[in-house]
Amino acid sequence: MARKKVSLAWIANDSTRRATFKKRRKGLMKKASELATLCDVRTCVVVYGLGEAQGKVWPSPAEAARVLARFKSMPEMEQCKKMMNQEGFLRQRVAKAQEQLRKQERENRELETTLLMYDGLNSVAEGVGAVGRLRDLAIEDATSLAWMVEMKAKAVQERIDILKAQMHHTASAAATAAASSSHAAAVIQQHQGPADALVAKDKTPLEAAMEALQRQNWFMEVMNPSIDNNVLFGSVSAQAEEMMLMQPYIDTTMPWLDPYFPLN
Amino acid sequence: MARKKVSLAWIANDSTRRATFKKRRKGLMKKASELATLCDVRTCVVVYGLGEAQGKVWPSPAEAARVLARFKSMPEMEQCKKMMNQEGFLRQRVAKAQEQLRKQERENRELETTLLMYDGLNSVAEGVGAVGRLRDLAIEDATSLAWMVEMKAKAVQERIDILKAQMHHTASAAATAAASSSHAAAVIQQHQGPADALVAKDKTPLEAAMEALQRQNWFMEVMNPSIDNNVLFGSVSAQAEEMMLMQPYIDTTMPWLDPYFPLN
DNA sequence: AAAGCTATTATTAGCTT
DNA sequence: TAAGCTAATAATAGCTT
Repeated sequence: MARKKVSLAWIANDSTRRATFKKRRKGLMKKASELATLCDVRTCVVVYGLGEAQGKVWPSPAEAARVLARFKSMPEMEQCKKMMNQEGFLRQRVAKAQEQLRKQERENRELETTLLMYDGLNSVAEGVGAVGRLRDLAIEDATSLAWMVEMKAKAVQERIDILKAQMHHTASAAATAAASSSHAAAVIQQHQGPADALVAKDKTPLEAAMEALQRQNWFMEVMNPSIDNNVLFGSVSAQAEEMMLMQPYIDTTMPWLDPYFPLN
Repeated sequence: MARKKVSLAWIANDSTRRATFKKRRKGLMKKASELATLCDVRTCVVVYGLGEAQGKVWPSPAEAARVLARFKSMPEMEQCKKMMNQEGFLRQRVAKAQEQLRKQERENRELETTLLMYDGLNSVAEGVGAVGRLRDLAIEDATSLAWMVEMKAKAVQERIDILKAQMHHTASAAATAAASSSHAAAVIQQHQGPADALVAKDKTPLEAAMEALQRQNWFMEVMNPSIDNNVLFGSVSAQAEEMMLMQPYIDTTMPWLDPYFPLN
């Protein structure tokens, strides 16, 4: 654990292995000692090493024997439940590494998708056909993008609903209520007039949201989804599976991801 | 080992102790596993914990029993030699801490003395009576200062001797030889003329060195004494002992530390 | 209680002496 | 070979969830 990340495998070099052995056995014994002191538990450690005729034991051979005897007196099944052997450790290690990998991949995916969304929004803002930019996307990226935009749109819609409800419940002027309700509400009101304009029926919620997003960056503050997206983000190999996964997103909710859907 | 340095004592708080126990037992087992993998040695660890009816063992109860049996088959004396118990650990720990303390105290002493020396030199340079400044020194500080100045003076004298020998062995001009012999030599030559002037018999080597030091700071580069000074720097309690320790420094080598010795 | 996070402390790999 | 030194990695104490 120093100067270089050590790979957990047998150390081939003789003197290096000897040095590591001495250092680490000492460290192990110290850890056992600390555990016993801090938690007042019965512990023993025995290490036989590198051609030594006899091992080193902690805290004493007699205590170790007592501890061991106590353990051996348990039924075999009970022993196995708590037993942690080399294989168990490796399995645990692999599982943990895989979990970390999944986590990282998910995060990367999310960041990439965010970038995609910004790019798409810029296209619209610059008058460039969004279809042209989006056409080159891999199907997985498109799916992720669709998912993310939908989530953002949903968040915006929810905010709008809350805002509407608040305005209807307030007897005084709508503008005053909206301005004082929250930061996000204030921003919307400032740039787009009364919130009712956002939900006019000639625009879908998504379209309204996209327009709003084009003008500002405050939407990242609106929400932090943290929804489990294992299925959506898992890599897909077969075309059939792709279509099945895509189905609910393309056909029912997001027609604008269809290349033939008229965006402009 | 985090957020706060933990004191190695039994943890009174129940939930804290339980949490620490679980974390540290896991860590201990991992260390044992790594030791076995890295060095291919036979090892076993058993920990009984916190009201659990049975302990956790690594790598397996059977192996642990074998390892333990092997250990118990040794003669008692041999076992004890390699045995590391709680007391042994604590002794080791205390010894190490004391060693570090001694080291640190020595270093502090050296730094303080260096400051004293600078101060004394400045007094001389400013025309203030050095005796006035030095009179307030504790006897221990005076001793340290005397020792340090003597060491520095010796270093300077040795350099001068080397330089002299080189000059005498060179047939060409002494100045040329001195200038090319070393950095320190070059500095001396530049500021004081031919090195012979330094050892003129009307100045003691110490006086000559002090004068040189007053003009420059290069002397720290001359040498790194690293001489064992346990005796000199140890705190002294009895007056008689003090005098005995001081004797060789005040009476034979360093008359200038005597308050009645005429420095100016 | 258990699992997860990170600011800190502890351990140690590769060197140097 | 062994002992000591750092720059790095690993473990984990005190929190939060």
